[in-house]
Amino acid sequence: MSIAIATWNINSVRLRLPLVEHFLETTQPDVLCLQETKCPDGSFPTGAFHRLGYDHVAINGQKGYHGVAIVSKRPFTAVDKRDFCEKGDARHLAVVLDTAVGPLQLHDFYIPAGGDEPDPVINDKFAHKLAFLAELEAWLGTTPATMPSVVVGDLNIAPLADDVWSHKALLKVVSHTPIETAAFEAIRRGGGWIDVMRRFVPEPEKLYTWWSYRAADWAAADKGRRLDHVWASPDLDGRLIGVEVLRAARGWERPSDHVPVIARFDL
DNA sequence: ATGGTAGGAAGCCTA
Repeated sequence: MSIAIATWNINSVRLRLPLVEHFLETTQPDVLCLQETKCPDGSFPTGAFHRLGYDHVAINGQKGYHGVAIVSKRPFTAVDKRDFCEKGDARHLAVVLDTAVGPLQLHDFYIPAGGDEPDPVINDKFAHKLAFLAELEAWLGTTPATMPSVVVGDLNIAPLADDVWSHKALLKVVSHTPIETAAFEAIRRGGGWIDVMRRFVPEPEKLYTWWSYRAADWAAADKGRRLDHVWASPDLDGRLIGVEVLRAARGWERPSDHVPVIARFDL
């Protein structure tokens, strides 16, 4: 028995609902975790997901900004939302899924992007990003998870040199600064989390999930970053089947600037 | 070295 878990920053779930439907029809993941739904809970297109067989829908949305959602063919037994930094931002959602080997905790994150200036003294958004990471470290980065767990989402950090098109050019660019990448790896290692994407696509192969809208030809320039991630708790080490990055989705009509990542587990 | 695009909301913010 295998379970496929997908993550996708959709940049407005209502505007891109046809793309989401196409993705679900063609890829058929068991679970899809969305970020940047930009949709209040009352306006979330729950019915469209039900019609595609995703009967179980958990949402943590807000008006205009951020927003995360988890849609699933399999039932949840618990839903949790954590208000990081007590700002009222909709940036986290967790569910517990039933699997063949028992409950699996699944976290969906949308970590703050952090603005343009990588200095927390003059840039409140970067200070917020660092505070979010500190809170995340205290929560998920100190001891291994108490049940088999998966963390996915737009973590807005490209931690490794080959997670960006140019390590040197991006060292002072928010998402790849040493303070962010060090915090990211400290959290991951502290919790014993496996970087599932890099298990299957090790460095030095380049691996991206995001390409800026501000490029005349995103594919030709290929100046991508790996901002979207899949982590697994150490007890899932023997149950990792594979990972797919759906690069083609960046070329779809009116695309998100992020593409779906699908991870498969023997569960 | 700069500025480029996109979405939502409502006449700017975030990314």
